[in-house]
Amino acid sequence: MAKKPSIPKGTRDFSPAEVARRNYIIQTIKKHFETYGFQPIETPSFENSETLMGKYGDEGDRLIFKILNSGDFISKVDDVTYSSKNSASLTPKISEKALRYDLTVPFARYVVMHQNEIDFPFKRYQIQPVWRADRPQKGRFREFYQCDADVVGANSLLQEVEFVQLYDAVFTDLGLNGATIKINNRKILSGIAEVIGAKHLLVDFTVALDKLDKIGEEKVKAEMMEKGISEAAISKAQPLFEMTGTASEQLEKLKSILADSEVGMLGVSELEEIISTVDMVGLQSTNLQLDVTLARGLNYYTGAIFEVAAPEGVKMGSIGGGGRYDDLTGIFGLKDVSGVGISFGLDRIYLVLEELNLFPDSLDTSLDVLCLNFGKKEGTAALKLVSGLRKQGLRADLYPTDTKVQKQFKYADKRGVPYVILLGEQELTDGKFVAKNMKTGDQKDYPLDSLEEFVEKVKSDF
RNA sequence: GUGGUUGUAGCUCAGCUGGUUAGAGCGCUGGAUUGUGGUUCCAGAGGUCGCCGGUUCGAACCCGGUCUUCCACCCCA
Repeated sequence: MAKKPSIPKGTRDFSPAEVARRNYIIQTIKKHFETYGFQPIETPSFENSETLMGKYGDEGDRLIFKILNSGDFISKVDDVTYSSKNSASLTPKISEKALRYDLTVPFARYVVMHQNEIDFPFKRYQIQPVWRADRPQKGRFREFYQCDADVVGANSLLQEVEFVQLYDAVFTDLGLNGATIKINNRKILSGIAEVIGAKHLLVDFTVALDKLDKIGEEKVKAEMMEKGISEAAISKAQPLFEMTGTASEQLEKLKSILADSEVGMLGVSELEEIISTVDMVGLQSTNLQLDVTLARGLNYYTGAIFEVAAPEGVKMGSIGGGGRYDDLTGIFGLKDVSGVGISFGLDRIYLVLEELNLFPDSLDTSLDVLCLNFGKKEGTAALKLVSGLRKQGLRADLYPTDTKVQKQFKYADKRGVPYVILLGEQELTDGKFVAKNMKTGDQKDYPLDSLEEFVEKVKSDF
């Protein structure tokens, strides 16, 4: 007996109902990407290892899925490396390719390779799966989709404002009210690190600060000290732990802390401009919130950083994130191209919409009309009828065999078909068909030679 | 990568300190009902108790390993 089949940890199969719901989210996001002028591209699911390695920090490198070389790759490894049993030195010799870890780095690679064909500023969007060798949890998978939109070759802060609006447009359209778009600026974090004299420990400082609302002030300070940040430096940063009030009040506080830091003041003025412009254009259903503790791990951000939190009460990590990176293409040899972008976490948005019951009911309908089968002669006539309905744009199907009517009805019920058509011997001689509304139970006759009235009736129910 | 947690019918779960033939609800199949589903009634099918090994006269239950689930770290969508 064959062993029960299984799929790898952190991966999933999607049923027809799940795919319908995922497509609904994707279509919504895509629609808004396109109305904002973004163009789609796609890149390969795997890249050369050197394209990906070292771009996400040590922790990121660990989470990249490596692909073994083809052929007899082990025989080509020298004995010293092989017997050392050291993964770090052995891996590059047996693996030269890796699954993409996100869409931003492959995009940077794309921009550099195609720089002569691209018209800048270039606005691209990309909706594809990415893979991470992470340990799965709820809302955390080893294969998941990112929906990214980025602009390269434009320095204007209006881009940042547009991305906030784009987040707002998508979440409003999905009916997800009350999501919070958190914003910060990497320059402010650099400025703070500079002012407190911990410039070289910027990453450690920001990673610790990021946990403030999760583990509290004391533990954050303890972690900073553990990373080698002095007590004096931490006490200089004390005002950061007391950031309350409106965005403009917080910005005023930051100005006084960062007065001596050129980069810090630049960050403050950038944020000020973005926030006041967003204020002017207004948001529909999301809130923009300044959060100086927002850090985000990825090393390549240099300006604004975004993160989207699900509405209050939903326990879920961030459902989107992004920011500005001034030199991402620099690592591939193209200098002075500034980029800014955001990402939607499809799989997490799915879980949030499901938890809040926000998927439209219409997604459950995969077939508008099922025509029952009463035998050979009737079936042939029914097929003609079904073809006519399909030409009018209805999703219509004929039950393939003339089994018991009861059984055919049960099937229609389970598929959630709103209309069932009965076309038997009597109807055929009368030149009509009977349509039953499965929700109300009403039945009505329609002429076989003119389908418009019935088609209109079905379409009006959408 | 570290620590913990979970796994019994298609699904949700019972199953006593280890003791004959492992249960329920829902779902499924058939019938009541040869042109009417979603309600009702009757009958039936469906399990190597995640997998491998150990302890024991005897293991769903105890022990070890492994895979999986979820959780806390790490990190992140």
